[in-house]
Order: sequence, then C-alpha cells, then structure tokens
Amino acid sequence: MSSNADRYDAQAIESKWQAEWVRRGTNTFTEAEIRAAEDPFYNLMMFPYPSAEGLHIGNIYAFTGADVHGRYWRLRGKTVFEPIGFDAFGIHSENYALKVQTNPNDLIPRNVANFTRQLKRVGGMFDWNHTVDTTAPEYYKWTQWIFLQLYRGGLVERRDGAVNWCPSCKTVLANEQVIAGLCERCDSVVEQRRLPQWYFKISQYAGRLLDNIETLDWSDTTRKSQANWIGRSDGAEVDFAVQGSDATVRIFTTRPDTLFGATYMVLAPEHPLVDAITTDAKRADVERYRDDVAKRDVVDRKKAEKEKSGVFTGGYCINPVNEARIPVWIADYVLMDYGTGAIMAVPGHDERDFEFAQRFGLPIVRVIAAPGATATTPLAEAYAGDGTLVNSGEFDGRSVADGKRAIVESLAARGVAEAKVNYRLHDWCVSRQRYWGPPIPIIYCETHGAVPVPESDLPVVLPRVEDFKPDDSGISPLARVREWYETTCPECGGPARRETDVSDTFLDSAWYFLRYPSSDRDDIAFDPAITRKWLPVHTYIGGNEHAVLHLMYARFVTMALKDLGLIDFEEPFAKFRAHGLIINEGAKMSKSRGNVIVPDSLIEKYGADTVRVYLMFLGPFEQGGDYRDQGIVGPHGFLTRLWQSVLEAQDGAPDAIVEKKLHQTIRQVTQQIPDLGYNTSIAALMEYLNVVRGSGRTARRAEVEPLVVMLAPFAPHIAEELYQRLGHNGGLFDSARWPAFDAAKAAEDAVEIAVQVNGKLRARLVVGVGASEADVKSQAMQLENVARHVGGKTVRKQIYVAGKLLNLVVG
RNA sequence: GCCCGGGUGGCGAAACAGGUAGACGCAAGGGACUUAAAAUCCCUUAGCCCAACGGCUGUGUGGGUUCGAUUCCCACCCCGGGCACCA
Repeated sequence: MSSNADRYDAQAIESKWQAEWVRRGTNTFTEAEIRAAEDPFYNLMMFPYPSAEGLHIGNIYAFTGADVHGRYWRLRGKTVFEPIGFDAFGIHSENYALKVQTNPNDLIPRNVANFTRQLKRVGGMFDWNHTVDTTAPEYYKWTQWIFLQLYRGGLVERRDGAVNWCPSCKTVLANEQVIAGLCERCDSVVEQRRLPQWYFKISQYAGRLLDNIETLDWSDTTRKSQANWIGRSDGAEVDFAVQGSDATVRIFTTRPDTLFGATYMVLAPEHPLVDAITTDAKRADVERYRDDVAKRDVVDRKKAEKEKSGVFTGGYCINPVNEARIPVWIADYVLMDYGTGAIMAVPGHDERDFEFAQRFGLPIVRVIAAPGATATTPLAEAYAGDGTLVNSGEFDGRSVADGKRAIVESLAARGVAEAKVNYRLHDWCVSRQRYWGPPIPIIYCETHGAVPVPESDLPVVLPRVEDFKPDDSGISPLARVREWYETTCPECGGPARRETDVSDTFLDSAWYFLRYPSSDRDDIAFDPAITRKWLPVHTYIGGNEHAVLHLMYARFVTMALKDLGLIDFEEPFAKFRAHGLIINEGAKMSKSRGNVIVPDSLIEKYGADTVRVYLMFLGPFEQGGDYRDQGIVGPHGFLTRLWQSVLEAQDGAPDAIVEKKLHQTIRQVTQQIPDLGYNTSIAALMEYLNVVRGSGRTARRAEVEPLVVMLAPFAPHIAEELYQRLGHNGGLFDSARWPAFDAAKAAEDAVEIAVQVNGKLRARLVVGVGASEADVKSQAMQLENVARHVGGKTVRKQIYVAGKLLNLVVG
C-alpha cells in the first residue's frame, strides 16, 4: 500500500525539477562553456511569434518534439545547445496591437513574459542565457548590420517597382506573401502600386540555392517546395525582327523545338515595344485594352480560369526559322515580370496559346507528331507531349529534345538566339511601410543620395510612437515623426533624412540562428570562433508553413555572408524536419470553431510530462496527429504505473525474459528517436513496462532504471525524480548515460515460424533459432492442420525464410 | 491543372528490406476488489460462419507482377496541404 507521499504528484515533481535545473544550471551555458563545448550539437527549433493568446498546443507539440531530440542527444553524450527566442516584430504583432489599441512597445513584453512562463512550464531544455528577442535594440542592431553587410556586398538595391500592396495591412508584400492574389495575413485582395523599395538580390543566387538542395538532409517535401519555388526552366531566348523596323522582340521559350509552329506573338501589355509596334489604325484599341488591364487587379489577371483576352497591335514580326510573317498581339496572360515579357505563341502545342488562338481565330499548326500521328493529323487540343518534329523544314524527323538543341544551335550561329535559364524566384523586397520593425539603416542626403548608416551609429533605434497606425499614403508611420527622421548626412554632415521604412520580419528570422550562440557578445553579431564551433545547425525542426520563405531567406543570407567572408559555410541547416499539425477530434483548430486546446489547463490537470508523452504518442511526429481528450489518460496511466513500479522495485538480478525485452527495447528506441519516430518509441517503452509488470511481479531496479533514462527525453521531470529515488544524486540529465544495447542479450533463442500452404497461413510453429529448413519442414508436415491442407498432394515448391516462414506450394 | 502528403478495426495508429496485418493506446463488453462509486487489476474485442476444431473475407477501387502484396507496377477515386496563365 503506497502512502500519500509516494503518490505520483506531477505538479510537485515538475516545479521541483524545474527549479533544480535552474539551480544547477543544467540547461544553460556560460560563454566559457559555449566556447569550450566538446562534441557540440546545435538543436534548433523555429522561434515563436509571441501572440497575445499565448502558446497553443501546436507550439507545444513542435517544441516538445524538438526538445525530445535535444535531450536524447544530450543523454548520448553530446553537448546540446537548445535555444529559444521570440520573433516579435512584424505585421502580425502590429495588427494585433492596433486591434486592441495598445502600443506594441507595451504589448510585446507582456506577451514575451507570458510565453516565457509557459515555455518553462512545459519543461523544454532551453538555454535561457542565450535567448533573442528580435524587437530588442541589442538584437536589431545586428539585423541592421546584416542589411549593411549585404549592401556593402552589392546585394541590396533601391528601385522603383510594381509592388504588391495590401490595402488592408497598408503595406507592401513580397511576392511570397501573396497567396493566389490575396494577402497571406488578412486575405485582402492585393493591388499593384509603383513605389521605391529596397530589394535583396536573391535571384542572383537562384542557381546556387537550387543546386545546393541536393546536399541537404531535409525531407523530400521541403526540398521539393524549395525547388518549385525557385522554379528553374531551361529554354532559349530568340529574337524576332519587327517588320518594317530595326527593332527586335526578344522572347523566352522552353520549347524552341516548336518555333515552326509559332503563328503569332504576344507581348505583355506593359511591354516597352508595344507603342513602337502598334499601327496607327490599332492605336486606339491597344490604348483601351491597356487601360482595361491596368484597372483590373492582379488577382483577376492571374486567374487561369478566366477567358483569354487580348488585342491585335496591327504589327508583325518575322519568325527567324522560316521568315514567316506573324501578327503581334498584346494580352494579359503574358506577364511582364517573367522571362522577357514576350512570347512566341505556338497554339498547336501550348494549352494557353491554343485557347487564345481559338478565341481569336488564329492559325494552329502541328509541328510535333506523337507516335501514331502525322504532320496532317488535326489537333483537337494543344499537344504538349513528346514526339517527332514535323512541318519544321530541315528539322523534320528529330525528337523534341534533339530539335530543341538543333534549332537553338542553328539560330545561335546567326546571332538571333541563345540558350537561357529562367527562374521564377524574384528579388526579395524588404521594405515595409509600417512601424513595428527595425528601421532600415539608410540616410538620404541631397548631395550624396542614399547613404548607409555607419556601423558605429547602430542601432538606429525605433522611436516610441503613439500614432503608429499606417495610412494608405504608402508612407511609413515613421515619416510622421520629424524629430526622428531629421538627421545629418554621415558623409557631409549636411541636412538629411532617415529612411522611414522598416525591414521585413523575415529578415529578423533569416539570421537569428547565428546570434543565439554569440548572444553573450554585444560588440559583434556573431563571434567567429563560436560560430565555427556550433554552426551549421545540426538539426532544425519547424513548421512546414516556413518550408519556402523563411528557409529560403535564411539560406540566402547565409550564402551571402559566406561570400562576404564573414562565415565559412553556406548552408545554415544541415538537417531540417517539419513537424505535422495537431488537429482536434478530426477537425482543424481555430478560434472561430471554438475548438482550440488550451495547454495550460491540460498541464494543470495531468502535468507537463503527461502532455508531452501524449502529444508525442499521437502519431508520427512529421505527420501530426489527432488530439482526442479521452486519449490522454493512456499516457498518464503509463507514467503512474511506471512510478509505482520504480518505487516498489527491488534489488536483484533481472529476469531473463525481461532482460531480453529490455535490450530489444533499447535497440528500437535508440534507433528510432533520432529519426523522430516518437510514437513507436513510446509504444515500445509501454510494451516493455507491460513485460516488467507482467503477472503482477515486482520489478527489479536493473529492469526499470534503463527505462527511466529512455523515457527521460519525453518525460524529463518524472524521470529525474525517479532517477533520484533510485539512489542517484547527480541528476539524470547531468550524469546519466543512455543505456547500452547488448545484441547477445537481445537475441531470441526460439522463433515462431509461419507455416503457409499455397500462401495461406495454416499454422505457427515454434522452433529453436538454429533449426534447419529440413527440420522445420518435417515438423511442419506433422502439424495436423498443415497435413490436412497438403492433403497428400506433392509439394511442388517450398519457400523458406529463415526464422520467419515456410510456404509449401502444392499442386 | 501541376507538385507533395495521406486513405489499414468503433477511434488514434503499428508493420525493419515483398514474408504471421492490426503492436501500443483509447473506447466498448465481461469479471475481481468495494456497502457503493471512483481508482486499480484481470480477460475479451477486424467482420462473417461454426458447439468446437477450424474456415472464409479483409489494408480506398480495379487490374498486374509474385509461392506470397498494406508494401512493387499500371489505371482510377477520395481527403489534407502547397503552387497556379511562369511561356
């Protein structure tokens, strides 16, 4: 009978060990320890945006999964650095601040404090000595410094551009933040405006960002998303002479093999040559069409389903392959910001061109014949597949691939074409006409133009502004703070004005992993020796929603810093894994549905350890899981039974069967945890405890102690407590070793053989491990059920898989 | 339309490398303990047929390869996510 004091009291144990870890400095490093660390392992997780609602179950799921990983490697002997911080700048925070009419300077620290409390309560192995808050001047000083480094490297440019403008957020959005024409934050229809903006020239790195993907230990999904986003297409640029003029129109195509099928051309309505090509007779039509398009918003324009529209310019170009005269149209299905803003239209082999040609009665010519088709087989729809060139003069009979090469070669020899690779990746617009971000460190001087703020003047502190509401002037709220933006030119001392835009939040998070280990230093962004020791990050765990943007930007900044000689690696995250999503009773969680799980009350009821184990047990970590209220009692019961078994455990040799199971469990768990196989690891630990407790026997210490250690990554508090009660005073995470696996002890001496007749299971047979095939067969034939199904017929064939199965094929 | 995930008991899920489908957990049913309940412990639990031995069916659908397919191949359906007139 257990006394009251011996009941599993999660709350008491958890607060005891959280305090104890702080007292012992278990989870935190000093700067000296960071520098001296042996076998370092940088375990990174995506830092949260500290919302007013506090941590949600999805955050806890993600952090716990990453924490399990870190704790495991620590027990395996690595020095694990596991930092956490706050991504607290940005539109998200600012919009919320506007909504509740509180200054973000007051709001964010409260949220950060609340998050910190919750994060501590969950029992993460976080190094609170090395945290970052992107809104702290000590941090964004270095964000501004990064901007200046890229500027110095020629990777930053201010230019006028058509930018995506969100009328609701009242700011410019990067292309990546526009989802199907809508603002990713507020779903408003995005408009286009022309404004001067700061750009990072990420597109210069497109090829490298793409090529490096192969070298990364990232999940396929994430790698594919990155590759798709970069969007490489191999093709050619070809010059078409404008009839009756010296001008040429340069087009981009991925199908130079279909040049003979080009029956017209299309320019984007904004294309600079439109005016020159348009004839007087058509000028009015063209003007009208361009006005129409300009009025239409981007959503409309980018909608694929929309019926094609366009207008004939009256002008013609000459197809360089056959001197054919083809009409030039303008249409909004051709976009100015991709390729050259002009295409040759091959309706026979491009779906969009086909649709357009049908609508406007333009000729459709077949130049590719699929097997079974000939040059004269009519086209009922565009044929984009493989085949042989036809109606293509001297190139007839070539394959698509061969034709591409040959035609480009032949045109290149005449100087009217060149092979060309295009990427969809656009330059990164980092300007935001908002308040809540790091001011871009640039000063405008009447004589010197845009001048970077000298590094010694950093940070450019974001002033506290009470009226931080953006308006639709397209100018940042900081432009209303005269005493802030009025300054002097760093070059000449003359009157000057600060840049009043702030930078994109994604810049804050594009380098934070460099800051963590060096956050003791206030004189440098990242210490070279520390950075060499700890980076690249060993494992990075985070959400799939950042598979494209955040990861791409972080890779770009890292690559750029390497090229600037500031670091010596160019990929920041050696291994990245995305966790899945938690849903609730089969439904997505959302405030509007009212089914958001509140972690605080769960932790209060069952303790953090139970919540951690349950979350990790729900399903495969990379796939997410379905949270069900009822389910949590399972893991809670498991911890309670473990508690009991350990407390009543006796000395003495472990039972042989239990010991065998123990080593099998060690093998499985040791293998699976690094691959994030948490649900099956926990199942294995449960199974092992069931064996230990089998038929009501009392556990031996030697049986349960390794279990306690293996459970520690999942349930660190109860594990510490039990480890102490088993007689160790050094602290589990400070002194315990991961249990060693002994193959000899895990080996089975008998195996169960499945006996099949004609592939159907008819019996199971237990034999010694070394049993021979003949032995197994003769024993099997004696089994009544087997004999009956063989039924005296001859065994035509037998398949024997040692230790697994015997299949007798009878005829 | 394209690119990823995924589809297995009442539910969440397991199944290494083509070899005994359903581990582990929840729920449900039965039992023990209890005055009773809670808690705890034990047993049963894919469906159908059978008194039992045992048999048949079964991993989204339809084909195929194989002695043997949740696993490999082909075609398709459904769910979730991402991209989407990118030439």
